Amino acid sequence: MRKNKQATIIDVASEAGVSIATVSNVINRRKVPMSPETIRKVEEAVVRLGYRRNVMATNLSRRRSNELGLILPHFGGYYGRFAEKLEQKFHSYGYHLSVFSAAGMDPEVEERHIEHLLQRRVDGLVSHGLAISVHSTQQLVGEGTPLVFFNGWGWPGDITKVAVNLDFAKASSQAVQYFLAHGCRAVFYAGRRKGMGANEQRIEGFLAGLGDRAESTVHALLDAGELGVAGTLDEALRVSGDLRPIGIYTFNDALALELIAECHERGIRVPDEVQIIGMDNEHFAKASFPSITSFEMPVELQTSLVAAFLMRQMGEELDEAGTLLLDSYLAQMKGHELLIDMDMVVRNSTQN
Amino acid sequence: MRKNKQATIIDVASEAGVSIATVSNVINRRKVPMSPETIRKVEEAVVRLGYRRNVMATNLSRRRSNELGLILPHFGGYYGRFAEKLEQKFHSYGYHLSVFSAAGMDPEVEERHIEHLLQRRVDGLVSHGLAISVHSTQQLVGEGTPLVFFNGWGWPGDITKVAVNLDFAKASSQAVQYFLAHGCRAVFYAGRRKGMGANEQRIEGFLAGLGDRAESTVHALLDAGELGVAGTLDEALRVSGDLRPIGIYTFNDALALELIAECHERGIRVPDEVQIIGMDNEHFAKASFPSITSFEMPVELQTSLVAAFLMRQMGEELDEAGTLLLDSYLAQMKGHELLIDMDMVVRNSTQN
DNA sequence: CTGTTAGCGCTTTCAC
DNA sequence: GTGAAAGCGCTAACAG
Repeated sequence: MRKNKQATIIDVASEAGVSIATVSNVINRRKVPMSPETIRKVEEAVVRLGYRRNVMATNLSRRRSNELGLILPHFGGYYGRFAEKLEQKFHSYGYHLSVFSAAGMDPEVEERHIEHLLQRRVDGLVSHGLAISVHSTQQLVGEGTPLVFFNGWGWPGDITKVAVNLDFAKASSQAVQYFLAHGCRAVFYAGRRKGMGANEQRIEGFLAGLGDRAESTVHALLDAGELGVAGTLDEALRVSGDLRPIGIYTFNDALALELIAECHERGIRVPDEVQIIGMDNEHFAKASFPSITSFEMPVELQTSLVAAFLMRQMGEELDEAGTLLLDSYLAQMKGHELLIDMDMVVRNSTQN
Repeated sequence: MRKNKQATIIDVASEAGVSIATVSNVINRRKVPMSPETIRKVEEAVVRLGYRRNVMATNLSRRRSNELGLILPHFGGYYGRFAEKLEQKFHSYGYHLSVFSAAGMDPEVEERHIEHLLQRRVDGLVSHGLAISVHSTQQLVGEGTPLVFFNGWGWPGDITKVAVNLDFAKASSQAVQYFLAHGCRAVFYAGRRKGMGANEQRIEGFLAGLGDRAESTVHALLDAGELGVAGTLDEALRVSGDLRPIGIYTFNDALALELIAECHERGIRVPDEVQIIGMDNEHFAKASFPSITSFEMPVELQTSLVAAFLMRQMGEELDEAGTLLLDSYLAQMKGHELLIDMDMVVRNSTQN
């Protein structure tokens, strides 16, 4: 072992009195037959020298990076949890995960990340449906990089194999129906246009939830981004006249919290006059006053599915749990989109 | 270019009609003189072939991974933002960042991550002060891996070069003094023992903030982890008798929010009867009702400092901004700990 | 200015 | 069972 440097496989080989090929064999627990004696000698040498295999050399030699990439809109809230879970899943499949933030969808930043990932020769990629451009996607797919989206809608099937999406539409339907079933005489959706795909899904579901009561029920779609929180509440109150209570379904818990604060400010009682349902089930949803009825993000399930799909696309052997999971969900795919149900968590911002 | 494979430097060389050394030279913009003609030929070949340098080979050859590691308690809130910013900073220095979550300080998980980072031959590491064990730290330092902590207190100087810490103690002092200056007749700190180092800093500052009024002012340290939110409020109310208003300084905004909800529940007015100051300035602090007075986390500054310190420790040339930053802060280090001031954001959970 | 060549540390045939 | 040797793709002296 050269001074002051990490021991290499060569050092281990000479220390153990065997060839480097043999060392490699025992380290990788290859299926080739080896005498227990040799194994012992090598393992001892490894410990004695504090040998640690060099991942760069291994990967270069194997011609695969054993690395996967994840591109997120940012690292906050749900996305952070998503990254954390996914990292764990991939690790259990033997892969390293590199996470990037698209930094507010800046196309230049995104471009840079893709290039970087390609240079690292990532074996696969998962991206939020809105975090990368069509151009980048085509490039990736063209290079043959396995890719799975999560929360991506409207990707043409020819460039996308699979998107694992939360079923915001269904959740939204459920929210409306909950309002209707609990006395709301007017219902609203307070969205954020910048939510884009996710926003559209919610609108679609909101409308679907009204169903044949759409005609007879006062309702409206509000853009909180444009109107502001106060403006959104104003508008909902104006449109509903003296119909009470009203139900407001919001893009996410953050907006729900702001609306509730606005109600407090004006002395409007929640949920007596205004009922509110949020989305994301953030930590504060439970702790605010009143606590916020919301939808839980099934991060565990979603990351499991994302991982399983990517592994399959990469031709990796799935463990039993993964196979079962995949099989059970493969059935309910709509085209290349897979939808995951979300559970509503009823709290005190709605009547119950 | 071999079929179906990424072009290599050899392909580019033959395409451009030069040697691979020359290609390497122009790609790396080395300082060796090269004819413009050669450069052009190579660059054209690169484009034509869609050549992309293989990071694994580059790093193996250079004997450095160009990769840095970050170990966090988890990916939520402040930590997520921290990771995102730090990634950007390091990227601008030409380094890749791999982020890991210690997953609730599980020593086994931590061990695994360290081992993994070492196998990847990371050029340096930054870790939250509580996310890695003394043992791991010694190991890393022993191997000669540059290491900088953030929010780490009480690390012996011989194994730690530098810790870039938020000055929770000073902020806590400030919180108490604010309470005292705004009519509070009893003050409390509601902490979380599991916050450990960060918790101790707050306690220290809280006490210091009382100063010579400690004797004459009713105060107490409460452990919300043990008492629960309701219990914490009970205790504060009990201890303060009919002194009003009281001030409660909380470990973080999440706890502040819970306390506020508890007050609402009981019809206790905030801030008239109970004033509250949180910590972290989470998004919801602004949106809750009443909005929460809190301390802003200077993530931008902290990550800049962390990056600058690590770069210096790695013998990397700092840019001008980095040098200036370092110089200005080097002066105010206490031993190997550097303290960053935090700004209080006054909102409606306190009198003003 | 450009090319030759010896590695970087490990994997993987293919003989022995 | 074990080892010799040919790479993996690139960098960095060192010649020329």
